[in-house]
Amino acid sequence: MDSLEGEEQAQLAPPASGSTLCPPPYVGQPAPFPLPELTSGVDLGSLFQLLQQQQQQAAPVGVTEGSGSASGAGGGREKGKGAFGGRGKKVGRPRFAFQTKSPNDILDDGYRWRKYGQKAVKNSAYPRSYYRCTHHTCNVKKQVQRLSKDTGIVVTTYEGIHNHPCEKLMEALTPLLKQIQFLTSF
DNA sequence: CGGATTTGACCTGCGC
DNA sequence: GCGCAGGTCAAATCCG
Repeated sequence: MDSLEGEEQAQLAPPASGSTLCPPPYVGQPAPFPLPELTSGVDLGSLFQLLQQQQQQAAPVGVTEGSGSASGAGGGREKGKGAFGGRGKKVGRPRFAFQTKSPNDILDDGYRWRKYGQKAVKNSAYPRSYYRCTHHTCNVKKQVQRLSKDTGIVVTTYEGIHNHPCEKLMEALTPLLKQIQFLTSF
């Protein structure tokens, strides 16, 4: 239901330079947090990393995530406890919400995501997609939903913090690191 | 053949 | 207590 109204509050770091705060057209109801509007040209990978750093510095554990709320739903399914069920508890998982203006639902943020669900949501003509980071030790999830009011805007909600480096970033940095190592070996 | 996606079923929490 | 809405699982399917 009104999952984001009230207790559950996504944490939102200050917008990076260049992005602008915009009114909260959040799934047909007012969002309890400001959403920055980004354009498709924004480097989401670095922006997200910046947000992570700020989040880690600024926020003590357990800021978000009321004990029982939106993300507390689901998680059931005794049957399928094996893969994911061990950690039914979600403690203090920060959430970041972005609005992006893009024709694509999928944003290339540098991480690899596997889709695990899609659901039609109320007050929206478009379904919400659920993704999970494919990294084995990483439990980060994200939800992607296009606004029915403005179909050009995609709302992406990240939940959790990656505990591994961004693959694309590492890919890009590896040759540089090797060069640095080579040069510093003299 | 392995990994990613699709999709229907199931579970839980909340409001009435 | 019931029904609704949201979130997740897992089998089936698709694709490189």
